[in-house]
Amino acid sequence: MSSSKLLKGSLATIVMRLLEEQEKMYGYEITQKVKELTAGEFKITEGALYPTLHKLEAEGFLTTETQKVDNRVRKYYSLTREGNAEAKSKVAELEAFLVQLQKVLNPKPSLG
Amino acid sequence: MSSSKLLKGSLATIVMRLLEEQEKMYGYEITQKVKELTAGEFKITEGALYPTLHKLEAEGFLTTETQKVDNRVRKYYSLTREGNAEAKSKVAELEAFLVQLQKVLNPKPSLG
DNA sequence: TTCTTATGCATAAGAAAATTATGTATGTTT
DNA sequence: AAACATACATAATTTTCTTATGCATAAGAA
Repeated sequence: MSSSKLLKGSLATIVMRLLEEQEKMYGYEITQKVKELTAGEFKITEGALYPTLHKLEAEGFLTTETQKVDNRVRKYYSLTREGNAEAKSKVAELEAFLVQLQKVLNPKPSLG
Repeated sequence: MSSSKLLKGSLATIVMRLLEEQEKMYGYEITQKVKELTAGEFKITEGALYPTLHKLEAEGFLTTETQKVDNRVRKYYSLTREGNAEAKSKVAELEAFLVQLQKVLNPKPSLG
């Protein structure tokens, strides 16, 4: 992600969240989708994305199938059943984290 | 931070945000304040905090003064003038980041 | 009175997760 | 022909944590 070094550790969650929305996606497509959703603010680098995808696959959360389109190979990723559960879990964890973070960034002024 | 490995990269921002609210704080106090604000959800470890404080000081964003209280030394940190500007900048950057992150986590369903 | 917990600082080794650089290959646009 | 886009992948390095360790004082529990 180029938008600074923020949120290291959330890339896997982002990927799985996108795969909840869309049955199957390939790596390059993911980078473009994130770029599109954030109006160019997040730029996922391949050096971060591919190792993440490989790890999630190794953990059994994603499966792959390759397709050849216009003579170029695309490797499509989909959530497995466990991946689906993990996606919900990771997203919930991230959202809970964001709630707490807001409390630190915008603490309620003490009453009285 | 113990609440998982999320949000690496935001600790410096959190520290500076707290110092915007409170003139001067010492390390241990910062860990307790964050714990308090997040109802125990974030636990900042010393191994993360002290190097961060030292780095911010080296960069000229924080100054220190030590005080002895009950025979124990406290090292108080305060924002410098540049630190004040940097704090605003870092917080704004993090908040902008969170806005974009929300767009990825909760994309608006396509119309039509 | 001894052990544990709390307060308070600090550093070092290791792990996790990025960035940056590089490599291969094809297709499209200038 | 050169540049840019599509599409994958890996390696070296950097950043930023976690975990472990160390020192020291104070307070509370056993």
